[in-house]
Amino acid sequence: MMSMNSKQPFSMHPILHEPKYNPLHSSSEAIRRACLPNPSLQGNIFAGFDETLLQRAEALAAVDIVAQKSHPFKPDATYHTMTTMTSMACTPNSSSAHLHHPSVLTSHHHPAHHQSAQGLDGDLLDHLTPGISLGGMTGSDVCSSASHTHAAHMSAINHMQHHHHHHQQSMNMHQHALSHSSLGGGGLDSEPDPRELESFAERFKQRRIKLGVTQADVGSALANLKIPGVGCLSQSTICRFESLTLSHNNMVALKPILEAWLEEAERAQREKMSKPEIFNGGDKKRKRTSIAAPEKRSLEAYFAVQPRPSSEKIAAIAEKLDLKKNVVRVWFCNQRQKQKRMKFSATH
DNA sequence: ATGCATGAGTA
DNA sequence: ACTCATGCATA
Repeated sequence: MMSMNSKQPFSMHPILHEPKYNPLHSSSEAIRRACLPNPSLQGNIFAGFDETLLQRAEALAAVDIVAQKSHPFKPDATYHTMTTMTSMACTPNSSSAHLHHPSVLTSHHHPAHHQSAQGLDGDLLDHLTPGISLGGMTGSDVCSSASHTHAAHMSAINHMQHHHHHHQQSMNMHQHALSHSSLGGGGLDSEPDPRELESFAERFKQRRIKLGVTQADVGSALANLKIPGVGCLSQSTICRFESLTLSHNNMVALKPILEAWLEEAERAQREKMSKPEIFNGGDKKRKRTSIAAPEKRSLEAYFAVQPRPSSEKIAAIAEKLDLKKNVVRVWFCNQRQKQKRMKFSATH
């Protein structure tokens, strides 16, 4: 149980920048940025209406709460149960791959589009409602069984690794990167065509299920493909890929990888499908902060008014809602990311 | 399937 | 301090 630390000897590629994708879809970044360089406006607005806006937003949220349902308690709080300093490593199942790689796909932007965030009344609570289209779209999914039944499916891709992990407190490893696709005439990559991605995602899911492999299995199996710069991925990511709830860029980057896995898995299945292996182990957990519904509504109201609150603003909100500032900050970041996800973005 | 969080790379 | 890709934990 030494430390097989995270950073792998992998991160050495100078600077690959190749960020352009078809402007088929747009993102709100352009607008977002256009608004950034105008802090004075924000400042003035808040200087004069700060309280008003906050109160209005809160009042709205409050009304909404009553209208909907009442929560007897507020589970809230940030209970961090990371008692031990031994945190976890990569995935509970595989430890081998944590490649590190400067995200090549993190650069690029497309112009246009944005979300409407003005109507405090209906709009706000409306467009922020999660889970509807996401959860509903999958009529015949198999994700529910994503975390148990592995032994069975594993046979297909029998090289799945397990491991053990131990880490230092906040040591966390993430692997970023993956290759992106280039276009423009090269002929090596795929085109950032939303329709293509959409159909691929669906076919992928179907074939994956046919193989009897869970999303989690796919994630860990990716490391076995030995694709430079590609390690394992989590069930979350596979799930998001299948449901198109990733950024367009991310989808484009992941597609070739998952495609490669699919072929390999199907090949392996044909070749040999008789390998019973079982095992598995899991260990410690980490607690997740849970923001109570009332607070969440307030945050949504604030978000509608100002998606990018200043640090001070965040602090104020955090205090009013009795949440840690960092929690509020992260909430806003995640909220912004949500709006950029393929499914909800301008492309559709 | 999705909420809250981390971390690298940037601006 | 933010974005973006990802992940753990959880509903």
